[in-house]
This record gives sequence, C-alpha cells and structure tokens, in this order.
Amino acid sequence: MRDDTTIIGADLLEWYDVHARDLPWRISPAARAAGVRPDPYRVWLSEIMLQQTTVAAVKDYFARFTARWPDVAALAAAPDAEVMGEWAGLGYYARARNLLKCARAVVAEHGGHFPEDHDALLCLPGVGPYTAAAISAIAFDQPEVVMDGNVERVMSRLFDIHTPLPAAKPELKARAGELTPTQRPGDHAQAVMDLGATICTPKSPACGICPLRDPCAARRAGTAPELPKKTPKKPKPIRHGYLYIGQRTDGALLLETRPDKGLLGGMLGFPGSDWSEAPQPAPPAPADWQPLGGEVRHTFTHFHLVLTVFHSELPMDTRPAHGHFVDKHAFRPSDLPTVMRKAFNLWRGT
DNA sequence: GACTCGTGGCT
DNA sequence: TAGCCAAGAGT
Repeated sequence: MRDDTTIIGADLLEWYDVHARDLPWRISPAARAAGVRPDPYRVWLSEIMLQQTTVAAVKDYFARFTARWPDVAALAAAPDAEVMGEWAGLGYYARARNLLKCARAVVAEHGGHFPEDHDALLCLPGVGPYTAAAISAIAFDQPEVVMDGNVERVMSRLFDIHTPLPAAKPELKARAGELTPTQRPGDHAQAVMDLGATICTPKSPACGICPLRDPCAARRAGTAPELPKKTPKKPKPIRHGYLYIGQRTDGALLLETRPDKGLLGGMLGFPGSDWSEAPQPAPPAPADWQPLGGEVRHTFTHFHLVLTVFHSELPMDTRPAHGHFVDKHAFRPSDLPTVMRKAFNLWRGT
C-alpha cells in the first residue's frame, strides 16, 4: 500500500540517491546498491566522533585515527595516552576514554567484530540509544529508529509538533518509526540526517527545495523556522582558576594527566587550582611564580572560565607535588585540550 | 528529568 | 558580542 509515510520515505530516498553527502566513513547509495558494505569499525568510530560535533570538525580527526589505527584491534592495542593525545581538541573526552574501553571490549568479548545485535551494541561503553541504532542501521542495514538532533528537527517540522524538547522525544521517535522503511533502512537513516544537515537546517531552512515540502505540516503552517521548540537554558556562571606553567632548566615542562573522572578527564594539562568563584592558589612546587600578562578565557558547556596563568623556571632537582616533567622534545601542544593549549600559547606568545 | 561534559563556526 | 548549535552518553 502507498500511504503517506510510504510516499515520504520514497521521496526521501530518491532525494538521497542524488544529494547524499560524500563522507569519508560513508558508502555512497550507488555503491551500497551494488552490494558494498560499510566497515563497522569506521561507522562506529565516525558515530562516536560525531556525537554533538560537526562533520567539519570530525573529518581530520577521523583521517588521523583511521590512518594510525586501521582496525579495532589496532586501536584496542594502543596506549591510553596516545589515543587521548590524538583526540585532544575534539572535546567531550569521555568519548575517547569510552572509545578505548569499547575497542578493547569488542576484541576481548566479540572476537574483534562489532556485534550486529542492537542490544549487544547498546551494552558497549560509549554506545547509547542513538549510536546503537545508527550502527545497526548504517553498518548492518537494520530497520532501527535513529533519533538524533537532525531527526528531531525534521520530524517536529514535518508533523508541526510544538511540544518542547526533550519532552517531545517519545512522540518524535514514534513519528520517525512510522517513516522507517524495511527496504534500505540504512540509507533512509542517513537521508533524514542529510536532509536535516543541508536543507532542514536549524536556521533559515531551505523549504523551497526540500523534497518533503508538500507533506510538511510546518511548511504549510509557516512555523518551520521556529521548530523544534526547546526548554530555555540556564545562564552560564563565570568561574576562575590559576594555572602554573613550569619549565625545568633542561626545558622539560611540568604537566599532569588529569583524573579520569570529571572535566577534561584523562587529558594532559598544566597543574593548577580548582575552578570556582574564589579559587585557592595551588602552585605544584615552590618557586618564583610570575603571572603572565593577560588571561585565558574559555567557555565550556555550562560555565565560562577565566584563568590566571603563572610561569616559572624550575631547578633540575624539583620534586613537584603534582604532575610530572615531560621532555621538551616529547611534548606536543596538540596533545593538550584546547583550554590548556590557549594557556600554552599565552605563555609562548602566539 | 536534570546535570555534567568541549569545541569551533555561525548569526 | 553573546548565544546558539552540532550524528549524545553517563550518572
């Protein structure tokens, strides 16, 4: 039967066959039709990187990761510090910690192959409802309902749903489920996301060239640009902190590997105070610490941070209370998360 | 359901 | 400029 949802699905796939984005981790719809299957490892890696992260930001990281670790076994065997360093700058570092846990679990518990079963995928570290469904759909062509920000936006507009997020999620998922076909479910999932990324965009949606402009209820009602509704966000407080860049006489830098839990967990950084309204100075070793001119300003998801950065030369016999010295030639600023790299650049004058 | 958890680009 | 936004997961 050709009900409305079937027509929408067909129009979407027809559009996708022509307008699918060419992405490094993707099999084109033509190749897919010819029987080429995506590499589950690359699908998984891309989906983890793409969580709350733009395609543009992911591309270079994906290329470096796959060049350095071509398969899940290679990644599983990598030292933690190398993976965290390669992830530095991409953000949400729990993803990198879970990435390694997941790779090692796939090797240890699944013989180095990603499980095809949705529930088994959901048990893997860092794989939640979205990613499990995405891997099932894209890598294994299973008719799972893939719900991400794009799908939420497209569904809320297609059906003119004004219930604010996140309360609207169950209804939006139900609508998405009705549209999910049994034929080419993987391409369908990617088609909805491509539509959301290129046509049904958050601001100024290109309704005039949308393949779903006829059935779209929000287009008809003129409400597309204001959907989906969202519950208002809290204002971000300002926190302050002190950071200490110590350089030993031989050029080695005093750094610390941050604890796995919490902000920037598992990442390399300069030692410092807590980040709060009124932080206590916390030099990692007694020295003549001097403040750098200027401050480091950085905004995280839920607060603004202002760091006062101190620097000092440290004698060769320094035994720091916190952190460890990293040889001048072994240190790569690119191993630092962005806020720490800002402090490094302030010190070096860039 | 409410928080925590990064970053860079765009308006 | 300041806020909004991106293929969410874990607690």
